[in-house]
Amino acid sequence: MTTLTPGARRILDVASELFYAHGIHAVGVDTIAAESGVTKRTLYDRFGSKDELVAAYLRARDERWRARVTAAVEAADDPIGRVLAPFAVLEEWTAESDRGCAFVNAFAELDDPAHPGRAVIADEKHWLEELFAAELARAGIDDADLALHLLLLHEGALVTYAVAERPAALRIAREGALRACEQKSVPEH
Amino acid sequence: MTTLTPGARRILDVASELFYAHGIHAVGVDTIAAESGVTKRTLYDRFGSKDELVAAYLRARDERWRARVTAAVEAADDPIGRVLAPFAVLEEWTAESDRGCAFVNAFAELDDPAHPGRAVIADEKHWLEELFAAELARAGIDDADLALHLLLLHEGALVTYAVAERPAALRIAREGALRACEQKSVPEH
DNA sequence: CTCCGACTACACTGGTCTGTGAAGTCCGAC
DNA sequence: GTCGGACTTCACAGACCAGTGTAGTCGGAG
Repeated sequence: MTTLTPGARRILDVASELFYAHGIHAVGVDTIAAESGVTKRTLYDRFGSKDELVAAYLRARDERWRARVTAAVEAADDPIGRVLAPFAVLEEWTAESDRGCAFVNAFAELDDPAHPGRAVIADEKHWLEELFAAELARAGIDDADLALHLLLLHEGALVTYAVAERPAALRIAREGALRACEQKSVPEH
Repeated sequence: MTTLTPGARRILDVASELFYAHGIHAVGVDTIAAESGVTKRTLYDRFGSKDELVAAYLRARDERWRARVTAAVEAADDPIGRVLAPFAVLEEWTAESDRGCAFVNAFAELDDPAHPGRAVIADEKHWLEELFAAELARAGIDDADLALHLLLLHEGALVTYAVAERPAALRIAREGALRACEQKSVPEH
């Protein structure tokens, strides 16, 4: 990734925290600049516009999250453990936060499909579906729909956990994902 | 429901459309008043504050959606059809809109748990889970976790459809829900 | 010694935000 | 015929919005 100047790094860190905690439209650039110990001039010199800062926020978050998921996949012992690793990450991650999925939340605020952040959001979901597909193939499970089914359980768990305040959603999703994999790996008829 | 004055009715209709299409923070009360052919004075006389208008928007939307789901449940022929009716509504509904779930979107923007809209949001999800539970019981399926599992598939399909732009998510969710019900209604071991 | 890039300081534009105050019109019910 | 509720008009407050212009500081690399 492109190396950031110290000021830009701080701006991005502060923006990430505030955008996630309060929403994108609810946080002004003045606040971000002040909180970063930087002038607004610097913010605009580094990022060009608020929209681009938002896109940079989403890219940075996506990068961190992919690294975490990838590490969990690699750390798993068996092929099924690898497939289900994102669900384990989800359970760790929800313990730290109750504001839901940053990408879903950003989608809610970015109504213009041409906004530079929208591509990052869609990519994040597609990457996870492809990761499921790749790990299912590796586990010898061949089902064209299963990767999407797992994505759906994952996203459903995240939104249900946060929005409906149902912590049990995480367990149900993991168990459901495991059952779906077992069903496909050992067909009975 | 409380009867609204003609002005209030128009304000609520306009607010519903604009809040859903562009987000809550992105739409100002001036715009809503102007678009409703009403003065801002009237808006504040009827709703008291923007936060209360937001809550009224969510309540109205919740009411319409429950009516639609309830009608679909009642129209279904068999017990399993009743359980899966919300998935049929989802497929109809997504054909009309690509901005995702209004309640999830509102959650993204309402960071204060004490906001009057937050209770409406959580209730909407709980109501659906309870509907699933009631219809599962009626179908003679006894599984403590299945209602939540179905909620999860439902929410996952909605977010995946909109955010990831994966229309197939709707079919996968319906099929997954059906399979989960069959598995529980006819246990093999 | 000079140039460049990171950054500061700060005023300023033009617009939008939620919310209020005061005065007045119109209409139907009692 | 008067009273109340729905609604209008419009000015106003005070904060906040994204974004720019100008001028200048500082340190390191060539």
